[in-house]
Amino acid sequence: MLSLSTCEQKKKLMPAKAYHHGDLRQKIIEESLAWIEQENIVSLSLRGVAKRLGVSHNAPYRHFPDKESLLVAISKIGFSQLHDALEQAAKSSPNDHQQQLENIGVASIQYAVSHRAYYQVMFSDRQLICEDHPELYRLSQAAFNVLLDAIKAGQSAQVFIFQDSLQLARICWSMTHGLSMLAIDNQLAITEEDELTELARMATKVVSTGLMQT
Amino acid sequence: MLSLSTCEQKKKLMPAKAYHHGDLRQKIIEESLAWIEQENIVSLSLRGVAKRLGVSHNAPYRHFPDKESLLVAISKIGFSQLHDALEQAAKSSPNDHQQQLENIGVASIQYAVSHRAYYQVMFSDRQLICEDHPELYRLSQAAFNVLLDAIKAGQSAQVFIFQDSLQLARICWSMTHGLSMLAIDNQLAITEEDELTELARMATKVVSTGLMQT
DNA sequence: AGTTTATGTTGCTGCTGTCAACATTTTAGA
DNA sequence: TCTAAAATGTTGACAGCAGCAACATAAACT
Repeated sequence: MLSLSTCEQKKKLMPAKAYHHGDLRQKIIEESLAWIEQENIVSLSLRGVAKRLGVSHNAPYRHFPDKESLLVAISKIGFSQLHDALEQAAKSSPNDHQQQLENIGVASIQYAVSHRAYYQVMFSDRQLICEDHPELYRLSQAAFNVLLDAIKAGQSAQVFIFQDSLQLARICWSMTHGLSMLAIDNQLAITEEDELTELARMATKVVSTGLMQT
Repeated sequence: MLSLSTCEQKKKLMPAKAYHHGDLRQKIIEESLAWIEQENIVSLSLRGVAKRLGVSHNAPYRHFPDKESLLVAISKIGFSQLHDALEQAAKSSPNDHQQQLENIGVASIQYAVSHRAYYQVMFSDRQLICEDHPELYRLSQAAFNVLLDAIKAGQSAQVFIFQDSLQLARICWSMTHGLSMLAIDNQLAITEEDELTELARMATKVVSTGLMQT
């Protein structure tokens, strides 16, 4: 990409740009994600990323107060991306609530497997989504709310059953999340992307069918 | 309740009894699980466990060649327990396939939340279930097969839809796994155990309904 | 210009997993 | 029973890690 115009472009608009390195903060995020894809999230270390980027072992601390902050930053991006993907899916089939719900589910799973590193950070053993990180929590809620709204709309249209919409959304969220995690962890013995997409379609259809009014 | 020590009976007699300490191997497992419940799985360290048990920092290495082996041992116990819990649930309602499937799902979720530390190890970021640990893989498959068999039986009785039973089992497994993980990670904002059980019941009913023949 | 701020580096501490060498206790074979 | 072997535990070491402090330099601001 063209990163030559960093100095001119900066001025007073984007203070996120790095002065010495070429936007080190962004590079750290990218390299961390690459590390997770090539190795795994457990072995990710700030020092290793710094070494890969050719900077000193403490350079990352000028951009993230600690390792958790880096992971939170990645998670924020991830949930923002996931939110956009779900919003996009929610726009489809505006007249078919069941199809719309299935599209949201498939989109969620597809985001997870095509952004494995992001998703692994977002739902890592370090439980980042908690009161310690209110903005991250808000972003994850925003993504979840796309699903919740779709269910409420389907209920208003008398398509879905009239149980607590929040609980129903949690059920849908659970299925897509579980399927995503198992797929990422290679516990589904599925090799081809198409096969997984087919499973995602089948899975969302099963759940959406279970939500339909009789 | 469950046979914990039979897992590693590889030698002639009963080497489970410790000579110097009082069965240090078992104590290490217990203390690790206690650590995970009190702190978290990320901060778990062999040295910390050794210190808690009042032994030297290298004593655990006489029982586990490395940290991963300890986690694998815990996972094996966990999947064995999960298998037993699912078998127990599968015995219920032998004439009602839908109810049986729901009972298996609820049992799975209940195992997860009542054995959080085990479940977190079993499905930790370290992807232990792989070709590196064939016995663990076999045990996880055995638990999964309880669910798979219940679905096949329901299909034979013409209760469930006639799609690939393996895929349907994966869908059920995904939902319970996702719900379990979200519950353990406190992402469901559910305080009381009863409330979670009610959600588990609702969730399994939604999925089982989606599997019913029309 | 000169000062402040942003960024990067070096060096250190404490913790961790793991190896090697050694010590002690228990078991097993003569 | 006695002794060699095995099982178990300890001490010390090393490298990698997160994070802190002090210092260095480049950019920005006045």
